[in-house]
Amino acid sequence: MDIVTTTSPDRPARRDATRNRAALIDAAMVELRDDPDASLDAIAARAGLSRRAVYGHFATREDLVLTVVEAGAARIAQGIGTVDTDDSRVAIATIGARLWASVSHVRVMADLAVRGPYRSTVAAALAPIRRTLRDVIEDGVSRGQLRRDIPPAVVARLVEDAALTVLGEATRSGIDDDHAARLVMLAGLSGAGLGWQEAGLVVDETLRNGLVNA
Amino acid sequence: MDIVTTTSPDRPARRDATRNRAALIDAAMVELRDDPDASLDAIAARAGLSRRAVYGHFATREDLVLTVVEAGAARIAQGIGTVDTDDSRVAIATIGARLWASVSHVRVMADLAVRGPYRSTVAAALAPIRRTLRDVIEDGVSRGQLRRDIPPAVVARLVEDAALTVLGEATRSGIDDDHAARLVMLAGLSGAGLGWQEAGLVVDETLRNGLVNA
DNA sequence: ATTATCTTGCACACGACTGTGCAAGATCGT
DNA sequence: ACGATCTTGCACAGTCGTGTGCAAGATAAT
Repeated sequence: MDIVTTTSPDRPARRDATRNRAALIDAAMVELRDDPDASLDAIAARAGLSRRAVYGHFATREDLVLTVVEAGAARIAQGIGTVDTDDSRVAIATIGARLWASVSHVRVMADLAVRGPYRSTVAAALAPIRRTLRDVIEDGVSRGQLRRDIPPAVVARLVEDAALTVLGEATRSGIDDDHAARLVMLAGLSGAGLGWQEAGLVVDETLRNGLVNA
Repeated sequence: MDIVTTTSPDRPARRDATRNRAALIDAAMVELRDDPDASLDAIAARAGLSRRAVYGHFATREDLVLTVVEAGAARIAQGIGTVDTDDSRVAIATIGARLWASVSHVRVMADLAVRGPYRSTVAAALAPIRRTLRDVIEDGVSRGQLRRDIPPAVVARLVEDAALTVLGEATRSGIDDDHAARLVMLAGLSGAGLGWQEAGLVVDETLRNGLVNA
């Protein structure tokens, strides 16, 4: 009946317990993506557990969602890592490609960020990632590589949303990974103000340099 | 206690009744934009009425929401009207500018389209508008005016989402109408694959031709 | 001023969800 | 095989939302 803490239990947790905990977080991701107000019943059922068992791992429903959000943000941030280039356009393309590698996590966060009582929580968790993107863009503007007609903050949003839109379309249509990653890169660069031909060149260069899998 | 029908009451409705009905729809728009699951209590309160009074105008909560959705879609479609030009880029810019004129309605619909049990309903109501945009884009692609690197259907989504993103940012920051309309046009054209300089030229041309207020 | 038309306030039934207690059963660790 | 650790199932309290009935009050129309 004790809550299995995520940090350091007094005594090591049982193996099935940790497995079930992970299954719950996983199930919550899937379920919350469809419906941010999904019931604990639905989440527990998907994890193959009873609703009652959830309270053995998380104090409240909010506690579970918070865990999902933080885990998701962490995995996205880790998936992006650091981008080592002077060309902000290449950086944007690289981030886009790496984003595709974390699609499932990204989409959950994106949906949760829009609505529900967790908007602010999710926004806070995503703040570091957004800061990275914004830094890249501001840098690109000051170097004359990116558009000057729209404020950098708004450009950051445009890049973000364009990538998310394509992320959604790509998962929906089920195209292959290479094609999807390319689409995400192209969309992000469009938001950044590049014409589609130029964006294509940047994507090619990015792929050639092997920065994506750094 | 009878429900005031929107089409043709047996006998004309009382003046305050129709006013209250409009107030309810208005309040629902505002409230649903913040929270698609807003309670009838919250909506009625904003309209200056009691929850019980709502049932004098709408049979169920769903009936009210449906009315809001259809009214919103109709006003947006009417706001866009028809665009008379052979240049699909100018057409996109024009639509963007006119979209700004219907911001409040557009944003409600956009938020409702994302989540909640009304996704499909809203999608159906918006279908004609989306078809217009898609036709413009497919036409533009076949004339060599628009990008060929991304499927037209996805491009349509990109244009739509870019415009909505800027619509949100513009309302949030409260800039003036001319500036906002320009941003919306630029964002839409970016999604369509234009570079930001070229997009600027198209916007200037569109404004010069006076197509926006046709 | 009188009638028909709303609106209100309260009552209630109903459903969906959260969070908790407890006993019995299943599973793991050793 | 034994004890500690999960999990289950059920019962229950509490909250919040919808939809309805009804009597009393407010407002508009003529």
